[in-house]
Amino acid sequence: MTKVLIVDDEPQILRALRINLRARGYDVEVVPDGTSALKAAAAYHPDLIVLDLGLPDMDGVDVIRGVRGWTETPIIVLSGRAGSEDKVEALDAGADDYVTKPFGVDELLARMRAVTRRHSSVAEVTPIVRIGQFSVDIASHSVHGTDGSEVRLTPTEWGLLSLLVRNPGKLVSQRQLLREVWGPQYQSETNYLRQYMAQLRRKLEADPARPRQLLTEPGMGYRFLSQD
Amino acid sequence: MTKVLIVDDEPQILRALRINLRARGYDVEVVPDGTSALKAAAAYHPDLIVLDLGLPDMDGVDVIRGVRGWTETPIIVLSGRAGSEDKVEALDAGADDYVTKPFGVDELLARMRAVTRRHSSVAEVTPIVRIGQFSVDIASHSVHGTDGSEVRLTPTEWGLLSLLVRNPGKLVSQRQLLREVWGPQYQSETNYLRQYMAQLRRKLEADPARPRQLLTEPGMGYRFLSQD
DNA sequence: GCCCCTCGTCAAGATCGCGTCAAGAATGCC
DNA sequence: GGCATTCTTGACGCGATCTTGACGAGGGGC
Repeated sequence: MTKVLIVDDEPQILRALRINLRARGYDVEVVPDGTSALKAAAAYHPDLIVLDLGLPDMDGVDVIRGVRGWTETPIIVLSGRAGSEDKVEALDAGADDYVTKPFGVDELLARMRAVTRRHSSVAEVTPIVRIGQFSVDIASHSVHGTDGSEVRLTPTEWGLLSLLVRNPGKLVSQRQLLREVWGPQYQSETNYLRQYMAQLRRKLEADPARPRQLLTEPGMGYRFLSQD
Repeated sequence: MTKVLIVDDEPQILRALRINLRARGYDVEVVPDGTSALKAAAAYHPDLIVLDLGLPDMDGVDVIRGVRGWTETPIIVLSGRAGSEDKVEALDAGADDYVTKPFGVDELLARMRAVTRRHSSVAEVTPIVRIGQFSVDIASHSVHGTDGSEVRLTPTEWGLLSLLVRNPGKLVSQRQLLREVWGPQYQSETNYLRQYMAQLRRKLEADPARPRQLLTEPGMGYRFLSQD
């Protein structure tokens, strides 16, 4: 049974989530603030954490950092503000995905499934992933088509693709992509991302204009969706 | 032939080991202190290191750390002290096995066989590969043409080729090639790679200007592609 | 409904990395 | 000591890659 830790200070949200998730077969634990969230994460070892950024006692981003200090447990962030600044910050701190309030329970459930699937599949090395009709072999740094043809990627293209593929299902922020592929001083050169994501889609996606696996999350970042 | 580097400051032990190991068919190099051990490890690329912990110039454990910084070459530690404290420390630093002085040569030889077997069983699956019209025998260090002619490779050429061949289909980064063939301080001398890859292609590829098996991955490294 | 921001796309120029040639320095062999 | 082999180092042209700028389309906020 999947264990979920919910961190939120609004009683009605807690109540709604607890009922809905229990009905779906989740094992649910709820806490109202950051301090008890960190404690509960350590004591309860949840498989997934749903975290509201607006907590009474501490900044939600610091809760993420505290959890990430010792575990990779997936974290889905809830945010009341539609403004993207804090959400980007949360993703950079290590959150896996985010949902803006007000949200439909179905949406949250879908993201929970996506994120837990990603986490369980990471354990099994995932040396080869499929994009469209191509297989990407992370270990040997090569991409082959089903017909045996070979796709050549430049170093930058490869850096970008491998970062996304190593985090399947996770929304990776623009900042993190730029930081890890180009370096810390390039964190605002979003045009690089547009340029190279377009190149990757041209080389890998069946219909580059309508990407199915190399997805854009407007204002946030990019996401690789594994097909299965 | 297995190359062994022996690090010890006692002349009689050095002498005994050199004679015994040479008689058993090992290629033996000896050095008397930690500084020259690190140098020799980089220059000589032994298949195995036998290291006395009591050295005149530096702590033996630091020698282990120095070697482990850039290679997985197996290390067997010799120590006069039977106490387990330094033994644990040495193993933690990356030593593979441990022999307490005084020891029988037979015991050391047994441990050497065990350790090299464990280490080589990983890669020693492809003893003979074909490049163009030549067959490369990794085990016996020789290259023959289909017509029986023999191709001579220099030590450096051989080091480069064997590293690539032991990773068939995999991209080997420039840094790794430089580190394992020339040593850790050469990691940015990419012109060496250009030089020697050209020489290998001249000697082995049918059309050196259009290599089919010794491939360049621009900006990243080189790759050996086995033919079939 | 209008405006602004972000994304996808295209097209250039600048830069980098590779292959190649060549020559001096080190090393080992006779 | 002399010779041959091997290793090191430098330079150069060319092509691929990266960088940079500009423009239209679409979506969300006001």
